[in-house]
Amino acid sequence: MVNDGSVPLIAQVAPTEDTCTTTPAALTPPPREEAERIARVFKAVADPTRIQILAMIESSPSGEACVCDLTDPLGLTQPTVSHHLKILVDVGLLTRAKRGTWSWYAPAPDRPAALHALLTQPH
Amino acid sequence: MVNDGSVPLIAQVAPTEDTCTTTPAALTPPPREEAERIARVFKAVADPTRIQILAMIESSPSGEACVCDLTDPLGLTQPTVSHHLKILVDVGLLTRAKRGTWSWYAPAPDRPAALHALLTQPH
DNA sequence: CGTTCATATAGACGGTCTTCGATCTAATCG
DNA sequence: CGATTAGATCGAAGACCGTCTATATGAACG
Repeated sequence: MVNDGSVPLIAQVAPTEDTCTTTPAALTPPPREEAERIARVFKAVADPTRIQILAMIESSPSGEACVCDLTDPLGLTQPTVSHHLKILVDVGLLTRAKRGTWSWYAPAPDRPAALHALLTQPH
Repeated sequence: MVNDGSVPLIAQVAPTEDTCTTTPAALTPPPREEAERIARVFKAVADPTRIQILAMIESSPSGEACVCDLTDPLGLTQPTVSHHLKILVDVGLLTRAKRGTWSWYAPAPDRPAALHALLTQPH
Protein backbone atom coordinates (compact mmCIF):
# COMPACT_ATOMS: atom_id res chain seq x y z
CA MET A 1 0.00 0.00 0.00
CA VAL A 2 2.73 2.41 0.90
CA ASN A 3 5.98 2.60 -0.98
CA ASP A 4 5.21 0.06 -3.63
CA GLY A 5 6.72 0.32 -7.08
CA SER A 6 7.02 4.07 -7.20
CA VAL A 7 10.04 4.57 -5.02
CA PRO A 8 11.78 7.92 -5.13
CA LEU A 9 15.41 7.91 -6.11
CA ILE A 10 16.50 9.71 -3.01
CA ALA A 11 16.87 7.20 -0.27
CA GLN A 12 14.52 8.36 2.39
CA VAL A 13 15.61 7.73 5.93
CA ALA A 14 12.17 7.64 7.38
CA PRO A 15 9.64 5.47 5.65
CA THR A 16 6.34 7.29 5.92
CA GLU A 17 6.50 10.53 7.72
CA ASP A 18 6.84 13.08 5.01
CA THR A 19 3.43 14.58 4.70
CA CYS A 20 0.09 13.76 6.18
CA THR A 21 -2.56 15.76 4.41
CA THR A 22 -1.09 14.81 1.07
CA THR A 23 -1.65 11.10 1.60
CA PRO A 24 -2.74 9.54 -1.69
CA ALA A 25 -6.24 8.71 -0.50
CA ALA A 26 -7.89 11.01 1.99
CA LEU A 27 -9.43 9.22 4.90
CA THR A 28 -13.19 9.16 4.88
CA PRO A 29 -15.16 8.58 8.06
CA PRO A 30 -18.04 6.11 8.22
CA PRO A 31 -21.50 7.64 7.83
CA ARG A 32 -22.43 9.80 10.77
CA GLU A 33 -25.75 7.99 11.04
CA GLU A 34 -24.07 4.65 11.57
CA ALA A 35 -21.60 6.06 14.09
CA GLU A 36 -24.45 7.57 16.06
CA ARG A 37 -26.30 4.28 16.15
CA ILE A 38 -23.26 2.48 17.52
CA ALA A 39 -22.54 5.25 19.99
CA ARG A 40 -26.08 5.00 21.30
CA VAL A 41 -25.49 1.42 22.45
CA PHE A 42 -22.14 2.24 23.99
CA LYS A 43 -23.64 5.22 25.78
CA ALA A 44 -26.10 2.89 27.45
CA VAL A 45 -23.29 0.92 29.06
CA ALA A 46 -21.06 3.94 29.67
CA ASP A 47 -22.35 4.30 33.21
CA PRO A 48 -21.08 2.34 36.22
CA THR A 49 -24.54 1.95 37.71
CA ARG A 50 -25.92 0.41 34.54
CA ILE A 51 -22.97 -1.95 34.34
CA GLN A 52 -23.72 -3.04 37.89
CA ILE A 53 -27.39 -3.52 36.99
CA LEU A 54 -26.53 -5.66 33.98
CA ALA A 55 -24.16 -7.79 36.04
CA MET A 56 -26.71 -8.26 38.79
CA ILE A 57 -29.41 -9.38 36.39
CA GLU A 58 -27.10 -11.76 34.57
CA SER A 59 -25.87 -13.28 37.80
CA SER A 60 -29.37 -13.69 39.12
CA PRO A 61 -30.30 -17.38 39.52
CA SER A 62 -33.61 -16.91 37.73
CA GLY A 63 -31.98 -14.81 35.01
CA GLU A 64 -34.16 -11.83 35.74
CA ALA A 65 -34.82 -9.22 38.38
CA CYS A 66 -37.39 -6.61 39.29
CA VAL A 67 -36.81 -3.04 40.36
CA CYS A 68 -37.22 -3.72 44.04
CA ASP A 69 -34.41 -6.28 43.87
CA LEU A 70 -31.98 -3.64 42.69
CA THR A 71 -32.68 -0.48 44.63
CA ASP A 72 -31.36 -1.57 48.01
CA PRO A 73 -28.12 -3.25 46.87
CA LEU A 74 -27.36 -0.26 44.65
CA GLY A 75 -28.23 2.33 47.25
CA LEU A 76 -30.34 4.28 44.76
CA THR A 77 -33.93 5.39 44.73
CA GLN A 78 -36.63 3.59 42.79
CA PRO A 79 -37.06 6.31 40.13
CA THR A 80 -33.35 6.30 39.45
CA VAL A 81 -33.24 2.53 38.98
CA SER A 82 -36.30 2.63 36.75
CA HIS A 83 -34.62 5.32 34.70
CA HIS A 84 -31.51 3.20 34.14
CA LEU A 85 -33.57 0.13 33.30
CA LYS A 86 -35.51 2.08 30.71
CA ILE A 87 -32.32 3.15 29.02
CA LEU A 88 -31.08 -0.43 28.86
CA VAL A 89 -34.41 -1.61 27.46
CA ASP A 90 -34.53 1.16 24.88
CA VAL A 91 -31.21 0.14 23.33
CA GLY A 92 -32.20 -3.53 23.30
CA LEU A 93 -29.93 -4.84 26.02
CA LEU A 94 -32.73 -5.83 28.39
CA THR A 95 -36.32 -6.96 28.03
CA ARG A 96 -39.16 -6.02 30.33
CA ALA A 97 -42.00 -8.39 31.21
CA LYS A 98 -44.74 -7.09 33.44
CA ARG A 99 -46.29 -9.90 35.44
CA GLY A 100 -48.79 -8.77 38.00
CA THR A 101 -47.51 -5.83 39.94
CA TRP A 102 -43.86 -6.45 39.22
CA SER A 103 -41.78 -5.70 36.15
CA TRP A 104 -39.20 -8.37 35.44
CA TYR A 105 -36.09 -7.41 33.54
CA ALA A 106 -33.96 -9.97 31.72
CA PRO A 107 -31.06 -9.85 29.23
CA ALA A 108 -32.35 -9.50 25.68
CA PRO A 109 -31.59 -12.71 23.77
CA ASP A 110 -30.25 -10.89 20.72
CA ARG A 111 -28.01 -8.47 22.50
CA PRO A 112 -24.47 -8.21 21.08
CA ALA A 113 -22.40 -11.08 22.38
CA ALA A 114 -19.19 -9.12 22.24
CA LEU A 115 -20.67 -6.60 24.57
CA HIS A 116 -21.45 -9.30 27.06
CA ALA A 117 -17.93 -10.65 26.83
CA LEU A 118 -16.53 -7.23 27.56
CA LEU A 119 -18.78 -6.91 30.54
CA THR A 120 -18.05 -10.27 32.11
CA GLN A 121 -14.32 -10.54 31.48
CA PRO A 122 -13.13 -6.98 31.41
CA HIS A 123 -9.74 -6.73 29.77
CA MET B 1 -15.41 -12.93 36.27
CA VAL B 2 -18.44 -14.57 37.75
CA ASN B 3 -19.83 -15.54 34.42
CA ASP B 4 -18.15 -17.95 32.09
CA GLY B 5 -18.35 -17.76 28.36
CA SER B 6 -21.49 -19.83 27.82
CA VAL B 7 -24.40 -17.94 29.19
CA PRO B 8 -27.91 -19.30 29.34
CA LEU B 9 -29.64 -16.63 27.39
CA ILE B 10 -33.07 -18.21 27.66
CA ALA B 11 -34.37 -17.69 31.12
CA GLN B 12 -36.72 -20.38 32.26
CA VAL B 13 -40.07 -18.79 32.76
CA ALA B 14 -41.97 -18.59 35.98
CA PRO B 15 -40.30 -20.75 38.56
CA THR B 16 -41.11 -18.38 41.39
CA GLU B 17 -42.67 -15.05 40.79
CA ASP B 18 -44.44 -14.53 44.03
CA THR B 19 -42.11 -12.16 45.76
CA CYS B 20 -39.07 -10.35 44.62
CA THR B 21 -37.32 -8.85 47.62
CA THR B 22 -37.59 -12.17 49.43
CA THR B 23 -35.55 -14.00 46.82
CA PRO B 24 -33.38 -16.59 48.56
CA ALA B 25 -30.14 -14.80 47.83
CA ALA B 26 -30.15 -11.06 47.59
CA LEU B 27 -28.44 -9.78 44.47
CA THR B 28 -25.13 -8.11 45.06
CA PRO B 29 -23.66 -5.71 42.51
CA PRO B 30 -20.03 -5.99 41.39
CA PRO B 31 -17.65 -3.60 43.12
CA ARG B 32 -18.27 -0.02 42.18
CA GLU B 33 -14.59 0.45 41.43
CA GLU B 34 -14.63 -2.26 38.80
CA ALA B 35 -17.85 -0.98 37.24
CA GLU B 36 -16.36 2.49 36.98
CA ARG B 37 -13.26 1.18 35.28
CA ILE B 38 -15.31 -0.63 32.65
CA ALA B 39 -17.61 2.35 32.20
CA ARG B 40 -14.61 4.56 31.56
CA VAL B 41 -13.69 2.56 28.46
CA PHE B 42 -17.24 2.47 27.20
CA LYS B 43 -17.59 6.19 27.74
CA ALA B 44 -14.62 6.73 25.45
CA VAL B 45 -16.45 5.06 22.56
CA ALA B 46 -19.87 6.42 23.47
CA ASP B 47 -19.45 9.31 21.08
CA PRO B 48 -20.12 9.16 17.32
CA THR B 49 -17.15 11.36 16.49
CA ARG B 50 -14.72 9.10 18.36
CA ILE B 51 -16.21 6.06 16.65
CA GLN B 52 -15.59 7.75 13.31
CA ILE B 53 -12.04 8.56 14.36
CA LEU B 54 -11.33 4.97 15.36
CA ALA B 55 -12.76 3.67 12.10
CA MET B 56 -10.73 6.14 10.05
CA ILE B 57 -7.48 5.21 11.74
CA GLU B 58 -8.13 1.49 11.45
CA SER B 59 -9.01 1.82 7.79
CA SER B 60 -5.95 3.89 7.07
CA PRO B 61 -3.52 2.06 4.76
CA SER B 62 -0.57 2.84 6.98
CA GLY B 63 -2.51 1.91 10.10
CA GLU B 64 -2.07 5.33 11.61
CA ALA B 65 -3.12 8.91 11.13
CA CYS B 66 -2.22 12.35 12.36
CA VAL B 67 -4.52 15.13 13.47
CA CYS B 68 -4.44 17.00 10.20
CA ASP B 69 -5.70 13.91 8.39
CA LEU B 70 -8.85 13.88 10.47
CA THR B 71 -9.98 17.46 10.88
CA ASP B 72 -11.18 18.09 7.34
CA PRO B 73 -13.08 14.83 6.75
CA LEU B 74 -14.75 15.20 10.13
CA GLY B 75 -15.56 18.86 9.70
CA LEU B 76 -14.22 19.67 13.16
CA THR B 77 -11.58 22.05 14.39
CA GLN B 78 -8.11 20.90 15.30
CA PRO B 79 -8.50 21.36 19.07
CA THR B 80 -11.67 19.28 19.04
CA VAL B 81 -9.99 16.43 17.21
CA SER B 82 -7.00 16.59 19.54
CA HIS B 83 -9.39 16.45 22.47
CA HIS B 84 -11.06 13.28 21.19
CA LEU B 85 -7.72 11.67 20.41
CA LYS B 86 -6.49 12.36 23.92
CA ILE B 87 -9.54 10.64 25.38
CA LEU B 88 -8.95 7.57 23.22
CA VAL B 89 -5.29 7.47 24.18
CA ASP B 90 -6.05 7.88 27.87
CA VAL B 91 -8.25 4.78 27.95
CA GLY B 92 -5.70 2.75 26.02
CA LEU B 93 -7.51 2.43 22.71
CA LEU B 94 -4.96 4.42 20.72
CA THR B 95 -1.25 5.08 20.93
CA ARG B 96 0.45 8.35 20.13
CA ALA B 97 3.85 8.58 18.50
CA LYS B 98 5.31 12.01 17.95
CA ARG B 99 7.65 12.06 14.98
CA GLY B 100 8.90 15.46 14.01
CA THR B 101 6.11 17.96 14.00
CA TRP B 102 3.33 15.44 13.57
CA SER B 103 1.67 13.18 16.10
CA TRP B 104 0.75 9.80 14.70
CA TYR B 105 -2.09 7.90 16.25
CA ALA B 106 -2.50 4.14 15.86
CA PRO B 107 -4.70 1.46 17.44
CA ALA B 108 -3.19 0.21 20.68
CA PRO B 109 -2.05 -3.40 20.22
CA ASP B 110 -3.62 -4.57 23.47
CA ARG B 111 -6.97 -2.93 23.07
CA PRO B 112 -9.97 -5.21 23.68
CA ALA B 113 -10.62 -7.29 20.60
CA ALA B 114 -14.34 -7.50 21.23
CA LEU B 115 -14.53 -3.75 21.13
CA HIS B 116 -12.89 -3.70 17.77
CA ALA B 117 -15.31 -6.30 16.46
CA LEU B 118 -18.26 -4.25 17.60
CA LEU B 119 -16.85 -1.21 15.89
CA THR B 120 -16.02 -2.78 12.57
CA GLN B 121 -19.02 -5.05 12.04
CA PRO B 122 -21.81 -3.44 13.95
CA HIS B 123 -24.53 -5.95 14.66
C1' DC C 1 17.11 33.91 15.95
C1' DG C 2 12.58 34.66 14.02
C1' DT C 3 8.89 32.52 11.26
C1' DT C 4 5.92 28.97 10.24
C1' DC C 5 3.49 24.96 10.93
C1' DA C 6 1.33 20.97 13.65
C1' DT C 7 -0.32 20.03 17.89
C1' DA C 8 -1.57 20.62 22.80
C1' DT C 9 -3.81 23.20 26.36
C1' DA C 10 -6.95 26.65 28.66
C1' DG C 11 -11.31 28.73 29.19
C1' DA C 12 -16.09 29.36 27.99
C1' DC C 13 -20.69 28.17 26.43
C1' DG C 14 -24.63 25.35 25.44
C1' DG C 15 -26.40 20.89 25.81
C1' DT C 16 -26.88 16.38 28.05
C1' DC C 17 -26.81 13.17 31.91
C1' DT C 18 -27.48 11.35 36.68
C1' DT C 19 -29.97 11.76 40.54
C1' DC C 20 -33.48 13.17 43.46
C1' DG C 21 -38.42 14.24 45.42
C1' DA C 22 -43.14 14.42 44.06
C1' DT C 23 -46.73 12.57 41.60
C1' DC C 24 -49.30 9.42 38.48
C1' DT C 25 -50.71 4.69 36.85
C1' DA C 26 -52.02 0.26 37.61
C1' DA C 27 -52.62 -4.06 39.93
C1' DT C 28 -53.65 -6.66 44.27
C1' DC C 29 -56.59 -7.45 48.19
C1' DG C 30 -59.54 -6.67 52.23
C1' DC D 1 -64.85 0.52 46.52
C1' DG D 2 -60.86 2.10 49.25
C1' DA D 3 -56.17 1.08 50.66
C1' DT D 4 -51.77 -0.58 49.57
C1' DT D 5 -47.95 -1.55 46.82
C1' DA D 6 -44.68 -1.68 42.53
C1' DG D 7 -43.39 0.79 39.09
C1' DA D 8 -43.35 4.73 35.66
C1' DT D 9 -43.18 9.56 34.72
C1' DC D 10 -42.35 14.56 35.62
C1' DG D 11 -39.55 18.47 36.86
C1' DA D 12 -35.51 20.31 38.82
C1' DA D 13 -30.60 20.71 40.59
C1' DG D 14 -25.91 19.85 39.92
C1' DA D 15 -22.26 17.69 37.38
C1' DC D 16 -20.38 16.34 33.09
C1' DC D 17 -19.54 16.56 27.92
C1' DG D 18 -18.58 18.27 23.12
C1' DT D 19 -17.41 22.10 20.73
C1' DC D 20 -15.49 26.41 19.91
C1' DT D 21 -11.90 30.49 20.11
C1' DA D 22 -7.67 31.94 21.90
C1' DT D 23 -3.24 30.85 23.28
C1' DA D 24 0.90 28.07 24.47
C1' DT D 25 4.43 24.55 23.16
C1' DG D 26 7.71 22.77 20.20
C1' DA D 27 9.85 21.33 16.00
C1' DA D 28 11.58 22.57 11.19
C1' DC D 29 13.80 25.96 8.32
C1' DG D 30 15.59 30.07 6.27
